[in-house]
Amino acid sequence: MTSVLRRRPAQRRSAVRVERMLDECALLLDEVGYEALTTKEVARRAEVPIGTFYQFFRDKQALVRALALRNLDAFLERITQRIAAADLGHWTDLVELAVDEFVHMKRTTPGFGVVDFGEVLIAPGGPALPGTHRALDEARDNNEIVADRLRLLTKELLDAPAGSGLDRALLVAVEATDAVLKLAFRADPAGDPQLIAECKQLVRRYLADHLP
Amino acid sequence: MTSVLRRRPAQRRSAVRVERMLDECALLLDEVGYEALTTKEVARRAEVPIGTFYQFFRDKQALVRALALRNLDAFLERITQRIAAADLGHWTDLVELAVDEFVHMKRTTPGFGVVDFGEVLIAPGGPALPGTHRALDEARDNNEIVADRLRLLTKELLDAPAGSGLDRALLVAVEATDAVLKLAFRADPAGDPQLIAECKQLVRRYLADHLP
DNA sequence: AGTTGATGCGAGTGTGGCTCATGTTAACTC
DNA sequence: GAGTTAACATGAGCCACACTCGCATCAACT
Repeated sequence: MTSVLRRRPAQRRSAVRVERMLDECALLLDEVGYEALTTKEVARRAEVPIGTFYQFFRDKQALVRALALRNLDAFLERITQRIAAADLGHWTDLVELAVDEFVHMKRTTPGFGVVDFGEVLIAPGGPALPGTHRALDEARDNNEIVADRLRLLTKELLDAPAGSGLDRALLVAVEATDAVLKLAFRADPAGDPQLIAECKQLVRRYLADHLP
Repeated sequence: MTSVLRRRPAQRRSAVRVERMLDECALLLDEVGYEALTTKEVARRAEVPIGTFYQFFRDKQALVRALALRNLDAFLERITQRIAAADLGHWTDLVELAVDEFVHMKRTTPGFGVVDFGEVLIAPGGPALPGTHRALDEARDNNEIVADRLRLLTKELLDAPAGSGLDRALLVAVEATDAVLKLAFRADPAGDPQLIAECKQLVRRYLADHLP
C-alpha cells in the first residue's frame, strides 16, 4: 500500500493504537465534521499522546486519508466476498450489489458518510502548471482504485472481454455513483430510497453502451 | 437571495470591496486551495482590514459560499442568454450547451475549478439527530438551484410538460455531471475531452427515460 | 550492566480564525 | 456650523489548533 503512514507500526501495541486513532477519527467525523475535527481530540479519545499521533500521521489530512483507505479496503473486501457468494447472472447484478454494499457501509460504518473513500477536497497542489496532468501517478485517486477493481471483477464475470472504453466508463460510473449517493444521504440521513434507485438506473443505462 | 453576508454593502465603496474580496478569494483558491486559504491573506490582497472582512463574512466558509453563489449566478445568467440566442431543437442540445458552459467556466473563471457552485465539504451540522431530513429547507443545495432552473428551461423548451419524475432526474443529472466534470479536470487541468464527452453521454442516456 | 537504536512523550511554538474596544465618518437637527 | 447620534472602519490582541523537538523510556543484544 501507499504509505500514508509516516511510520509503519512495528509492534502489536502500535498497530492497535493506530486502529484506535482511526476509529476515533471516524466517530468524531460523524459528530463534528472534518473542519471541526482536531488532532488533539482524536489523540485524547484514543488515549494516545499527541506526539505519538504525529509519529504515525504526517498531518490531519493524512489521518483522514488513512481512514478513507481503510474504508476502501473494507469495501473491496466485502464486495469481493459477496460476489463470490452470489454467483451473479448478469453485469447489472454487479451494479446492484456494489451500490447496495456502498449504501450499507454508509449506514453502518462510522465516518463513512463524511469521507467514504474520498479525499476531502483540499489542495490543487500549487500553481497549476500548464500541461501538467496530475492524476494517475503519485496521488492516485481512490475512486480509480475502485473502478480498477470493478473492472477486474467485471471481466472475470464476462468471459468475453468487453470493449476498450470500458475502463474509462467504469471510472465515470463510479464517480457518478459516488456523487448521487452523497446526494441521497444529504437528502435523508438513512439514504433516500428513490435517489438510490435512480442512481442504479443512471449507471445501468450508461454502462449498457459498454457491456452486453 | 439568502443572506450569506452578515451585512449587505449599502454604499458603492463597500460593494466594490466585497467584490474585491471575492475576486482575491477565487485567485487564492486556485493558488493554494481551500485549506491553505487564509482570511488574513484575502483581506491583505483585497486591501481591506481584517475587521472589515468580518463585517461582511461571518467566517471563512461564508466567504467561499458567497463565491460559489456568485459563480452560480454567473452560470445561470450565461446559459439563459445562450439558450435565448441558440433556439435549440431538442433537449439533448440543452445538455450539450449546459455542459459546455460549465466547462467554459471551469477554464476561465478563477476559483471555479475548486468550488464551482458547491459547498466545500464541511460539517454534518452537529450530532446527527435521527429522522432529521436536512436538505430542502434552510441550506438549500446550490446544485438543486441549478436543477430547478434547468427544469424551468426544459419545460419551456418542451411545450409538453414532461413526467413527474423529471425533477428528481434533473437533480441527479446535475449532481452526476458535476462529479464527472470534476474528474475530467482532475485528470487534465484543461479538462479531459474524452471524459467530457462521456459526461454528456451519461446524462443523455439517463435523461432519455424522462424526456421524449 | 552497559551500549545503542527505536519509540514514547507532552510542554512549547507559530499561526490562523475571529473579536471588540476605540476611532472615524455620515446623516440629520436646531 | 456646532452638536448629537448612529452606522461603519480598524487592527491589536485573544484563543485554539496544528505541529515540533528534545528528552525520557524501553527493547534488544553484548
